[in-house]
Amino acid sequence: MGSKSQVLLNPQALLEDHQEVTPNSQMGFFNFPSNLTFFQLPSIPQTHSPSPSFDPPNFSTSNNNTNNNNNNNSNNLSETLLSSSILPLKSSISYEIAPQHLLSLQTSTPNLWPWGEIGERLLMNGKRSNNNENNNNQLGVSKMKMKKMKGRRKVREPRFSFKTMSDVDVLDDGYKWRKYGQKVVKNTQHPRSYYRCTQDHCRVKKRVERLAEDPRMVITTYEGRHVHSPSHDSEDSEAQTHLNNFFW
DNA sequence: CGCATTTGACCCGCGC
DNA sequence: GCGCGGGTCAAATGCG
Repeated sequence: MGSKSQVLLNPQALLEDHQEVTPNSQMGFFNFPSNLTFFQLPSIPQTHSPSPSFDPPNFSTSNNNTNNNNNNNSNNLSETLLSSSILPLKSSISYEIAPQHLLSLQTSTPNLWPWGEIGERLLMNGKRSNNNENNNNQLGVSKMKMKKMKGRRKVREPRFSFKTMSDVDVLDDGYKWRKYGQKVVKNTQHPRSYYRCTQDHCRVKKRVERLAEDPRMVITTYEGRHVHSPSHDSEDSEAQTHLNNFFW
């Protein structure tokens, strides 16, 4: 633990062009304590934007392999687009993170998706085939899927992702996760792991993968909002409740 | 023994 | 229509 510091930022800035942020630099609302790298995000037509809500993680990055090669590869990073349903963002988030670990971050607001888990490709292509009502075609759907679909539509939870430099894949964010899948994605030698929050009725998911260009980097993507507080047994509980006061 | 992880199968949308 | 790629399921396996 040790060197945590609070990051206060307005995700709207994430929609702007790639920008390098140096330690302690300030830009409007922002006050970054560390090197952050933001990315040009794909513009996606917005059809539905409820109020954003998601839980930024509260990291106590366990291993402190914080070698000093923090920013010597920020050029490569700038070319990487992380997955996220990028939409206009209005709110600020604040959370606590070990600054030497956070290298980039993206956020998104929630939007409506058919339950069928439209892939990232839609998002990445900026195409939104949003025939909102007719995705309940239950033809040829297995029992498995039927159970999931149940005629309702899924609200695509807000997501955000960020990169950290770490040799552990799963950062300790205070929540308990159960792995439910692993997949080797194209053009990467490292598998992507899928985790779900173990808490009942909490449907937050998280994806962890290593950056192809730099395996030292871990890309973590959160989706959804926890309906409970972290199950951390640590002394962080006070800080966490205080940090849960976000500005939405 | 109970729970977590692994891993191949399956589903679904997209592009060709 | 088919193959591909990503996400999820669930039986099998591992582990404390």
